[in-house]
Amino acid sequence: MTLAVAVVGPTATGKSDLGVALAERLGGEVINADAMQLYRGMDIGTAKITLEERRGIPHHQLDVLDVRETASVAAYQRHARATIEELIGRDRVPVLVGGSGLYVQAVIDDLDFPGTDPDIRLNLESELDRHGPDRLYQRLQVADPVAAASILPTNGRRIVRALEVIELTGRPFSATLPKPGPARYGMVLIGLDRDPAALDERVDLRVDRMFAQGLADEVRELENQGLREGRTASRALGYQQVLTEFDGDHDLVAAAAETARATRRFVRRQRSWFRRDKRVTWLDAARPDLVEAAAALLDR
RNA sequence: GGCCAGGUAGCUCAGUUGGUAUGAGCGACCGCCUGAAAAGCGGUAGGUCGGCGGUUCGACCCCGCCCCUGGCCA
Repeated sequence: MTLAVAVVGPTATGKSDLGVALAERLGGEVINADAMQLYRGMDIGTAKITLEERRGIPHHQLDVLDVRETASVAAYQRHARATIEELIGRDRVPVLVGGSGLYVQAVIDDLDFPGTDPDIRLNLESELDRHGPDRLYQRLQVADPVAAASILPTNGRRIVRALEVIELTGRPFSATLPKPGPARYGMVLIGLDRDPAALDERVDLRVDRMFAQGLADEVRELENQGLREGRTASRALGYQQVLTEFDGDHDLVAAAAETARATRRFVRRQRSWFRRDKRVTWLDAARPDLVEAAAALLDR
C-alpha cells in the first residue's frame, strides 16, 4: 500500500487536477509544492486551482504567505513535512503537487539548510551589488575551495549564500545537492509532461486567458498590498511583467507576450530539473486514461 | 515603368574603406542549482553574406544583369 505520492513536472501540464483526482481516489489531501502559490492573492497568475475545482479536497501550503514576505525553502520544508506527517498520522494520503523542483526535493530528500543571518546576508549582497561577484568569488576560493569549484564565478547568488553559511557556521559549505536515494515517506514520484510543442501552445493560451481574466487588476490590487516590496512575489511570472508595464507603456499585450515567452523558458528549466531524477515515472498528461495510469503506478 | 532604400544565423539587425564573418539581441538545444528557485547561472549549434556572370592574386564588400521586399513618383 502506497503511503504518499508526488505529482511533479513543468507548469501547465495539469498537475493540480491530477492531484485532486488522486487525492479523491486514495483518500488523500494535497500539499502544494509551488513556491508562488504560497502567496495569498496570487490566484490568476499562478493558475491556482479554485475552491470548486478542489472538490472538497483540503489543500495545504496554499495561501500561507503575504506578498511582502520572502519565501524560504527551509521554512517550506519544515511546514510541508509537518503537514505530511500530520496527514500520515490521520491515515490520509499525502499528495504533494507542484513544479518547484527545489521545494519538492527539500521535502523528499535529506537537505539540511544551515541557517541564515540577515546582517551577514545584507553585507554580502550589498558587496555583490557594488563590486560584482569577482572578489566575493576569490574569497570563496580561499575559504572553501571545494565549494568554489562547484560554483561558477559568475553566479553571485550562490557565492553569497556559500559565504554566508561559512561565516555563520565556521564550516565549509559545499552546497551540492544530495544524490537521490529512496524518497522520504516512501513517496512515489509521478512526472507529468506533454509534447513540447503542444505544451508551448497551452502556455500561450493559458497566459492569454490569465490576462483576459484580469491578471492586471490582480496585480494592481496586490501592488496596493505591497507586491513591489516582496522579494519573491514580485518576480513571479506574469506579475513581474505586468509591473514592468505599469512602470512603462502600460502595454498589456506586450506584457502577455513577454509572460508567455518567460513561461516557456521556465518549462524548459523545470524539465531539466525533474528529468534527471530517475525516481520519477513520466506520464503523458494528454492520455485519456491519465488518472487510471497514475493510480496504477501506486499499486504495488 | 522610373527613382530610392533594403536583401548577412530560425527572427530583428550590426559589420567588413576588397584579405578565410570577433558578429549582437531574441529564439533553439543542452546543462547547473541547499534559506529569493516562477529566482539565479552557464555551455553548444546555426551563415555557400538574394541569384548568375564579370573585374581582381583574392569579392559578402567593386561592376553588370536578374530575382525578391518596402517606400516614393508616374
